[in-house]
Order: sequence, then C-alpha cells, then structure tokens
Amino acid sequence: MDYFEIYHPGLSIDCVIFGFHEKELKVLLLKMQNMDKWAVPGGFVKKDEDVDTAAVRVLKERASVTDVYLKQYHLFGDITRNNSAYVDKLVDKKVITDKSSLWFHQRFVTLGYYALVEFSKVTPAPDHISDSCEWVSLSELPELILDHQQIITKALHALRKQLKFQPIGKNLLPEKFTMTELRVLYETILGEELDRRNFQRKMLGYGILTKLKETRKGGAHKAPFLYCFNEEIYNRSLENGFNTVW
Amino acid sequence: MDYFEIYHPGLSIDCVIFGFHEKELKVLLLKMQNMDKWAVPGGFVKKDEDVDTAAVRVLKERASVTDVYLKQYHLFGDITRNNSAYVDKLVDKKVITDKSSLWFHQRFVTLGYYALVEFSKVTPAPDHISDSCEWVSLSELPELILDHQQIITKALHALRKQLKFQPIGKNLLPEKFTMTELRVLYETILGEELDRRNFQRKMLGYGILTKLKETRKGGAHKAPFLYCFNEEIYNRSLENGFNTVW
DNA sequence: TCAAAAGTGTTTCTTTTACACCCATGC
DNA sequence: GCATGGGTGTAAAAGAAACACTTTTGA
Repeated sequence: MDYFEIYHPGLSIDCVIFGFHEKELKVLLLKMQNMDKWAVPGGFVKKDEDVDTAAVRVLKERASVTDVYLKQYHLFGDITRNNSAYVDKLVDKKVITDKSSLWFHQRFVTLGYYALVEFSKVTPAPDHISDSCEWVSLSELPELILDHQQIITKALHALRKQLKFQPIGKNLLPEKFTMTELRVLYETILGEELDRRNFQRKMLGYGILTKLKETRKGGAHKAPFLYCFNEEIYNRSLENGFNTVW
Repeated sequence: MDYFEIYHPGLSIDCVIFGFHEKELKVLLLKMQNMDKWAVPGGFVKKDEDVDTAAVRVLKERASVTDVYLKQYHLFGDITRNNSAYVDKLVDKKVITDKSSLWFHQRFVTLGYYALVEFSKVTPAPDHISDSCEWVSLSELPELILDHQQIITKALHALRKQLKFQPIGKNLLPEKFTMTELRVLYETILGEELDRRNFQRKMLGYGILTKLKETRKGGAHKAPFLYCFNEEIYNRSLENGFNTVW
C-alpha cells in the first residue's frame, strides 16, 4: 500500500470513543501489536475525502463502530507531538513495514474527534494492526502512545463543555432508559452528584424526553419508568443549545 | 521560494480578526491582488512550527497584528472547499508564480483561528500579495474567496458561544473603557439588546472589572466612569468559565 | 434650560436548591 | 416485613428581569 498515493499528507485523525457502562465512562482503546502501549483508534484522511467522512470511516475500520454521534473538537498541531523514535520502534516491532516508515516519519498534525456510542452495541474487536481492543475506564487508563493521554483529556473537557448547554444521552444510552440511568450518565461526565428530583424536573422541562408507559422490570425494588428521547426536540436542542447550565 | 521545502503540506491557516469600532463588529480583510475578491488573512504552517505559533506568525506577517487573543475554533476539511480553477486564476493574475502553482494546487485543509484585537491598535496595511487591507463590517462583507464566508460565519458562532460563559473584552476594547462600551460590545456580538442596569450588576458581580477613579470626559452629557479588567480574575475566568449564561 | 446619557435601588418573577414522605418490589 | 430505590411536591433562597427617578453635562 502506498500511503503517499492514497492519503492526505501529514494529517491524521484520532477518535476518542466514549461509552457508558456500569456507572462508568469508558473509552475504547486499541493495544498496539507487540507493544505494551495503547492508543485511541486513529487513521488518515484520503485525498478525496472530507475529514468528517474520514472520521466515520476510521471508526468503522479500526473499531467496527458505526452510527454514532461524532464531533470534531481540536487539532493537535504542536511540533513536540511527533516522535521519530516511536516510529522506529513500530518498524522494529513489525507493526508497520520498513517501506512505509517514510510515511510514518512525517510530521503529523492530528484532528481529534470524540464519539458517543451505546456501550452494548459495540463488540470490541482488534483490527489487523492491534493486539486487542477494549473498553477502559477513564480512571484506569493504561500507558498510551504519543500524546494520546492529552487527546483523551481534552476530549473529556470538550464533552463536559458540550454537556453544559446541550443535551447528551442519545448514542450513549440505549433507546429506552430510566431517569436514573440518564442522571448517572450526567453525574459521571460531570464528576459530581446531582439531586435526583431536581434533575428530573429540569430534564423534563427541556421537553426532550418522552415518558413511556413501560417500566423497567426485573430489577429489585420498585420498577422505574422508561423514557426515550424526542428526536425532533433533541436534535433542535443540539443545534440551538439550552439557555441554562448544568 | 520552495513551499514544499518550508511548509507542512496540505495544511493552511486562516485567521478571522475581529475588531470593534463605532458599535460595530468588524473583520480585517485583505483584497487579493488584481482581483475583486477578498480574503481572511491566511498562511501556512512551517515544518518545524506549532500550529498555534504559525497562527501568530500569519497574523503578524499578513496583517501586522501582534499581541492578540487567538483561538483555534475549527478545521475546515471538506473536499469541496478546494478549487483548482481559483488557483489557475491566481496564476493568471500573477498573484502566485507558475512555478509555485503546484503547491497551491494541492488539496488543503485549513485551520480556522479567530483573533480579538483592539481596533485602534491596528493600522491596516496590505502585504506584498494584497491590494489592500481593510476593516469591514460583518453586515457588509464583500465577495470572498473560496469558503471564507463560511469561515467567518463559523468564527462568529464560536465567538458567541465563548461569550456565553467566558469573559470577553480584553483585546477588543482599549485598556480603559466605560461600562456602556463593554455592554455595547456584548450587544453587538450577541445581536441583542441588554438591560443597562442588569448588565452592570451582573458584570460587576463577576469581579473581573476594576472601577477607576477617572471618568471619560469630553463627550457630551454626564462623564461615565472608566473601568479596566482585573487581569488575574479575568484570566482565571477565561480558564474556568462562568457558571451563568448571558 | 433641556436633551441625552449615567448613576443607582427596588419589586416581581423565575429558577434553583434543599428537603421528606409514601409506594412498590425482591429478598 | 424491611431494605432499597422510585415517585412526587413544597418551601426557601438565589438569581434574573423589569422598571423609574435623580444627576451631570454640553449645547
């Protein structure tokens, strides 16, 4: 494969994939072949491809993830983020061929996207250049390559900022969910506890939720009602934002 | 000049420079040599240069603007934004040499920055590839090259978003200013009127202002007090944001 | 002396916060 | 039957919005 033929030079994409499971916010990471370091799924932009389209493709190719909320949040373009020694190591470990090392030795700027996905819909599967693919709690991040730690941190900050004045939940939660599940998601992202009753009132006030007749049975204790998002109002709120802050 | 030697391939930078004058928000535009189209000051990133540093340099080289607030807000990476016919025209008009046209015929993604500058501190001066350099009201934008209209529009949206939960004013206003001047700036960016008294109370509540003993004399009517920003609290608010919304 | 902008305070309304009781369910 | 989480409402506090009168100044 001739990278120089196919891809836009010096530009990569990295996608921080957020999922929510067991009251924890997780990111989907790939373990580099023959190495003890992990990485956010990334890739390159084809010469005739929109960067947004490239991000969607990267998500699919490298993490088998489709149909997600995806948002560009920052271009990482410091000169320090490149590391020739790291590429030499990749060649050494046969992660990349010697022939293609010229491509990887370029200076890259990388465009950061974050993706919100429904945890249960993703079956982590390593691609051909990864040893494994796993959900990892934000509180237990392993050693990461290059500046991927920073890329994740900044994605989390961007996500928090978005949460402050836009709805979040679609794509992170299953189609039907309880008010508590939604609240715990908010608490997890914000890193603080929220009053159960006040949360419910405020959230319902936005009108983005539809209360269903069903309840979530099977759990211990009283069966809570299920909700789903009102797509139309949800999307409108995504565009316009709220006028209040969490 | 060999662009390929010096610059990072396929990556450009465009800076939307906002200034505030006579109750209007303005942008600094360059008129392309021998053409009737205008452009936002832009440039390229050197191979050994941080993108943020490149933005500062571009601002200085192309618009003689220094010491400003500068913020990366979006990477424009759609495939449609490139236009070979446009480059041919530039060669035809001798804005760029035939020799360098290969560089300009690349597909570029461009990184958008917006800058906030003090209007009176800028003396618009065209650089060597521009006919003129002028402040233009946002409401009277001339015909712009490529997707520069979109680049400006998105910069304004990003600025409005920032205004909602961060202080704005430093760099856009002179060191000393009246409360009315600050309010009119806010009104201009937001595109709506704000109550004079409520604005003052809320703004003072943030603690980012220092009331001076001086007043602005010379104008008709009662002389208003002057204020300046409390740098320390201002910068802290820039970092942390407010918890309220305008 | 008057028009126009500036300074200042109060009342009302809305939003946010804090908090308590009853209900349903599985163990 | 009891521990646990779920449903619901209200009172107090804080914040936002609406609003009016007096002061200063140049013309």
